[in-house]
Amino acid sequence: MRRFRGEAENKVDGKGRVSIPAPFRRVLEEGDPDWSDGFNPNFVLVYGRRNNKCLEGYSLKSMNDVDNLVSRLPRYSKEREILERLLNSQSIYAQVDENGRIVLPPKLRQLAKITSKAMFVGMGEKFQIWEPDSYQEDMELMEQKLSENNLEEEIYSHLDDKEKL
Amino acid sequence: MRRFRGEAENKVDGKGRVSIPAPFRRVLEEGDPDWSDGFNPNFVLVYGRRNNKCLEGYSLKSMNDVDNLVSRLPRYSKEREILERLLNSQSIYAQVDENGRIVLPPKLRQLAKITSKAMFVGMGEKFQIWEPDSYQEDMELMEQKLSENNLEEEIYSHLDDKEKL
DNA sequence: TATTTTCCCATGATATACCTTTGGTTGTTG
DNA sequence: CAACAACCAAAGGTATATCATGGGAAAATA
Repeated sequence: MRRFRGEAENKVDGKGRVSIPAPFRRVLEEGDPDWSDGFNPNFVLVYGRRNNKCLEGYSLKSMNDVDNLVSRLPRYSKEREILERLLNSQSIYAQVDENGRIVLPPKLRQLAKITSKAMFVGMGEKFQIWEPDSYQEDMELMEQKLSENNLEEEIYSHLDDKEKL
Repeated sequence: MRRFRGEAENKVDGKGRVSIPAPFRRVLEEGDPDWSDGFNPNFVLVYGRRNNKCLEGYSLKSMNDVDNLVSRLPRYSKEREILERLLNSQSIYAQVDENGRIVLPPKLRQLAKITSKAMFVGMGEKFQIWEPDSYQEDMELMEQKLSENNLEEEIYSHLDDKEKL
């Protein structure tokens, strides 16, 4: 299964339209069970995460994976109700149009402070949409934290697989 | 599984096209599950590592191994989100063309300061792409550090496998 | 009717596919 | 053993397709 990779900064026009980066579209197509050549994939936009600083896009398949994890929690448990609220009420279906664009509703643009440009960021099984300056800030903050305590090696150590084999 | 071995310096033309050394192509073919004779392998280029001084190429299989390790971390955990950002946003899919070349996007060339030549360096499960002079510098610095403290023997001692047997 | 939203078409820039040339190595044949 | 043919890797050029983006008409909504 292909993953969301790379970054792309695209323009947002007066009508709120943005191009989804072409490589991301390929992933969305692959992740939509109903998609077939010549048609436009559906996907899910979540806007309640990361303190509303960015939006997150999921292919239908990967959103389904997340939903299934929630479904494993005990019905009516506090945790499940909260997660269901966060993931379901704070998300919408979106459809890519003929030209590979979507319309970002005004509400979502306001939340992420997106005006004339949007930064698309590949995160593997999902992607994020940021206001470009906020993204750069977030990235620099992360890199700073990693370098100042020499955490880079530590973070990669989570990938050490000796105990799992 | 074949590994990336050796060095090769190839020209980069105005469009950013470079030939992938033929032996490296054999490894990429072997590491692409969808590859079959007569077709061109896909692979992954990572540009966020080693302080952006070089690019790194992974076969789909070995990148997949890394991705799977990340997927074992709890979804939405801080560690996982950081790793996904580092590994996914700072990488792209690339495809070898009919003639055994790839195009290096301008952004990646700038990061690694690559202009007219590129040095390909085998690193086993991955390979690196350097601006030739930067590579020589990096290599000399490493060798110098090793020799001035007589660390060569020490570094090889890490390969001691007695505890594993 | 005024305003927003959806659909459709147009365009310039860029990236991809295709074809050609060059040089080196191998190996075949007279 | 020399000459030639066949092959393959690297590198260069041109044509075609795709992508991001802009604008306008039609449809829907208020």
